[in-house]
Formats: sequence, structure tokens, C-alpha cells
Amino acid sequence: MPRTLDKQARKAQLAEAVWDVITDLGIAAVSVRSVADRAGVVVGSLRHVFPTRTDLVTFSAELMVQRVQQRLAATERTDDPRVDAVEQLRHLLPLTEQTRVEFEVTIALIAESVAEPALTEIRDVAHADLSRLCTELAERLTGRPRDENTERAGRRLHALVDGLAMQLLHQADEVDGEWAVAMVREEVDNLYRTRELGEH
Amino acid sequence: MPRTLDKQARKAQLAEAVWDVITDLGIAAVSVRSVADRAGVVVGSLRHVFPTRTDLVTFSAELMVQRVQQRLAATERTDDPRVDAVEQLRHLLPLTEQTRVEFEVTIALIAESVAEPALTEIRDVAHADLSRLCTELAERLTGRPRDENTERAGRRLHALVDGLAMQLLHQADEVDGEWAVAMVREEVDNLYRTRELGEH
DNA sequence: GCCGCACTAGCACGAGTGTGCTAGAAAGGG
DNA sequence: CCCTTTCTAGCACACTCGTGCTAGTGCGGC
Repeated sequence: MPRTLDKQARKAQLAEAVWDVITDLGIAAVSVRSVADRAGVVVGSLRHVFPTRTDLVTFSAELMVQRVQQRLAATERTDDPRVDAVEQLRHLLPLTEQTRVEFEVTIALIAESVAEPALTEIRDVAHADLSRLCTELAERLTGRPRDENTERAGRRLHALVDGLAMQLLHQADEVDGEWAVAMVREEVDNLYRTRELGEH
Repeated sequence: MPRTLDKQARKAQLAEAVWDVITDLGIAAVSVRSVADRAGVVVGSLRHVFPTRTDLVTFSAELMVQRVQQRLAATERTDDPRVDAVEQLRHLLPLTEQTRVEFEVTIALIAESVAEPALTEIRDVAHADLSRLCTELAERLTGRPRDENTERAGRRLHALVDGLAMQLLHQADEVDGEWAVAMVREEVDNLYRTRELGEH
């Protein structure tokens, strides 16, 4: 086998360049040339890994979803389901530089998905996963099996987190966003309280 | 004065063509040519009204915000603040073809605003207006003057509506979305209940 | 009538786009 | 050593883009 490079690392490097361009110049500025420049690579090399622009942007979308899910899975568990829930949901809010980038990129990809069918599927899967997570959290918090109540609670939690994310995006970077976390905690505590009600 | 056309109507016609293109092909496909084609007008005519692309898209953003606010203002009042609140908030959810278009366009404009500073301002103003509406609704529902409690309730309401909108967008067109309205109603009823608590 | 301006129609240019293609460089296996 | 395969580098083509510009067209006012 002749000279071979770490293809996964190269792909990740290019995907990160895509995110850079999106946050700096917007999704419209994402072209094979701009991304190659940003990654410090010539167009030919980029196209050796991603033959078309669609390949490039769909991969960066997939990697983004994957990264978020890894982070979600990596939050360690405690014996208090409330703490766990808040800790996981916190990772979905644009509170840090990283999560802020993630959210901006997500918005851009949603906007682009009208023209790029492959993105629609990625987005749908990610959304369904998030929805499932929220429902599971609701089950764990209330201590009840899945029924229409826990499902509704899960959807509500999901909506709250998405809406708070939207609001944090409109808020300047330096302003503190812990009020949003407090609001999530409140919702989580409310769900937990119904469990205590049932146990009594 | 030589031959003169209704400039406002022409601008609106072109703005609607912009929305059409966004929902069909995505924001990336919005060009002076595609929009002129969609509106059944030659590029020269479009450019007589909107000299640059930026003028075109900022105006369509402004018109969109204006339309939504007109509809909000046009919802007639009853003597029950709960009914009023739900009726107004319903207009912010992508439940009909029209509101669905509005939401998709909003997403597209958010994505584009990274590259187009004028859009950022429009978006910020619209978001602040919506935030104010939600706070006012919270005040009216609880029957309390503005304080940190009603403000938090307003933010919560706002987040819920935005999040539900996001979820409805991911839901196929034909599926019923009244569950989201029910969730809004639930939240509104909860706020109203704290008023009864205070009155007792 | 006919003058003047709002409007229509479209050409032209330079820049940027995605992608097909080819030629060279580099590195591991024989 | 050389040979094969991966990767790099870049040219070329057809196309779209925004915008500057000019020539025509038709209507309202005099």
C-alpha cells in the first residue's frame, strides 16, 4: 500500500473548516474552494476525499450530529436523575463557544436542507434521537413507563430546550445564560415531583 | 408625472416571489434572476425597484415580520385572556400553509443573516417584539404587574412556542398539529391558575 | 400634439461556482 | 532498485452570480 493518510482525520479537519466558514461567512459562502482554503488544503486534495460539494456538507452535518451524541453519551451518571437530566440537556443549549457554533451550524443546515435532500434525512434522524432522549428522561424522572403522559412530557421538554436555545442565540455572547439552565431545572424538578406524588 | 405603478404592490409581489423561491429551492437559490422569473418580471424591472440583492431580501424580511405582526394585532379580543392568548400564539405556530412558509422563511433568513448584517437587525427587532408580547400575555394572564416572575413566565412561554414551532416543522404536513396548541393552552391555563390563587 | 420621466428590456463584464480531467509527487511493497 | 497506488496540484469548461450600463417604450402633464 503506497502512501496513505488518516482519511478520517482529514475528513474531520475539512468538516471543521466547513463549520468555520458557516459561522464566519454563512452557509452561502461554503464552496469547495473556500473550505479548502480554510483547511489549508488545495481543492484537488479536498475533492480526493469529498468528490462533490454535497459529499462535503453532508459529511460535516453527520459529524456534527455524531459529536453531539458522543458528548451526550459521555456525561457521567449520578444517583439523582434530576442532576443527570439537567446535565445532559445543558449540552444542547448554546452556552459555550462550541455549543454556540453547533447551534448556528444546525440552523444553517436546516436552511440548506430544502435544496439538499440528504440533509433532510440527517436532520430528521437527529431530531428523532433528541425526541427519544427527552421522552426517556421524562420516563426516568417520573418513574413511570412510557404512556401518553410521559410522551407529552418529553415533547414538552424537547420544545422547551429548543426554544431556549433559540432565545440564547439571540442573546449576546457575554451575557450569562444560566437563567435558561435554571428554567430547564425547574421543568425537570416538576417532573420529578410527580414521581414523589405517586410514591406517597 | 409619467406612467407610474403601485410601487408598494410591486415590492410585495417581489417579496412573495422571494418566499416562494426560499420554500421551493432554499435561500441559496434566491438571486435577482430567479426571483424576477418567479414574479414574471424581467431583471431590469426588479432592479428598478430593488437596486441590489440586499435591498430585495431585506425588504422581504421586513414585510414578513410586518405581516405576522398585523395578523397578531388583528386577532379580536374576547373577555377571556386565556382564549386571547392561545389565539394569538396559535398564529406563531406553523400549522397552516401560510404560517409554515413564514417559519421556513424565518429560518432561512436567520441562516443568511450571518452574511447580511441588515437581516440581523430585523431579526433582533422581531425577536424582541415577540418577547414583549409573551411577557405582556403573562402579565395579563396572571393579573400581576411586571416583575421577575412574569418576565420569567413570558420567556418560558416564548421558548415553548418557538420550540413547538421547531417540532411542528419536522412533522409531515398532513399530520395534525393540534397537540401543540393543546400544550400552549395548558401552559396558558397554568398561568391563569396562579391568578385565581392570588385572588382567593 | 410632444416632452419628460418612470419603467422595461437586455447586453456585458468580471468574479465565483462545481466538476471533469490530467500530470506530477511521494511513499510503501516487491 | 522500481512499480503501483494514493494523494497533490492545478488547468479548463460551462454556468450562474451581482451589477453597471444603455437603448427602447409608454403614459401623464403641458
